[in-house]
Amino acid sequence: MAAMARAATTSDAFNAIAEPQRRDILALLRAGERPVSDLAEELGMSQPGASKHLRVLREVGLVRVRGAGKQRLYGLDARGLRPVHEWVGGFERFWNESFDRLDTYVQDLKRTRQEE
Amino acid sequence: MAAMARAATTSDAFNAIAEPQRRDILALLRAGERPVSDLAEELGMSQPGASKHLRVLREVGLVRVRGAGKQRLYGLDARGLRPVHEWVGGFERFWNESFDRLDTYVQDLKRTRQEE
DNA sequence: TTGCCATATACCGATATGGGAATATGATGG
DNA sequence: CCATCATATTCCCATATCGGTATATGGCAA
Repeated sequence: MAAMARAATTSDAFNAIAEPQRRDILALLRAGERPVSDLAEELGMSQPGASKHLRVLREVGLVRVRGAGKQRLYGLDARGLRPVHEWVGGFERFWNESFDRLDTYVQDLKRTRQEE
Repeated sequence: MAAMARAATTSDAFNAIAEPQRRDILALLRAGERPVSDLAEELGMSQPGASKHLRVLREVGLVRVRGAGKQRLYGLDARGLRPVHEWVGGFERFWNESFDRLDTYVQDLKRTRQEE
């Protein structure tokens, strides 16, 4: 056993939403449950493509499935996004702060130049 | 030119924070600027490892660098996290709602069983 | 059962990634 | 200029990931 390389991924919400298409799927599902082919068509992806992304989302618990006739309806289960929201929220005061700093920095620059 | 495979990544904040170690770096930087080796040691990663993750973070604009003597101080620039927070926030009402649904679902189940 | 529709899997190719080790680049002090 | 400390880059390996195509599986209807 040697290198192991690349840490495990696609196993948590952070990774699941790193994929733009998966974000699109989640966004669409806010409107309600949808069968796979519907999602595929609406998002312009192949049926297998949709299925695969849905699998990832299911494995991390962001969607649930339910059989309905020969279709399978996928529905949103957004609870897994809460920890993400909280983690990112932990930086809220910093992105405002960063703005301020940049602002004063830029203003300082301007002032300095005018004074020259 | 044929397949293209795998969409571009490590080019936006969503991907940058998909890596646990990079999240750790960002979290640490909330306490203030830090030189590379400091981060590496504190987080138990190699110096090249730290440098590489910092590069990604720099490329997506989540950190800024500043030379200080022979060191390079990395500082947080959290502004890029704002869109992420907003995107995830767009699901806030759904993760509460999901809870409710599950709740009523579970209660329905219980009731049904009792009635049998 | 047989066929048909909807979805899931398997397989493949191209490439992105993360980690380790070695090395290059940069800045500083003497 | 030289030696040294701090950091960045390069190479290499193993593997994860995405997309496409082909195929398997599941459910339903006649």
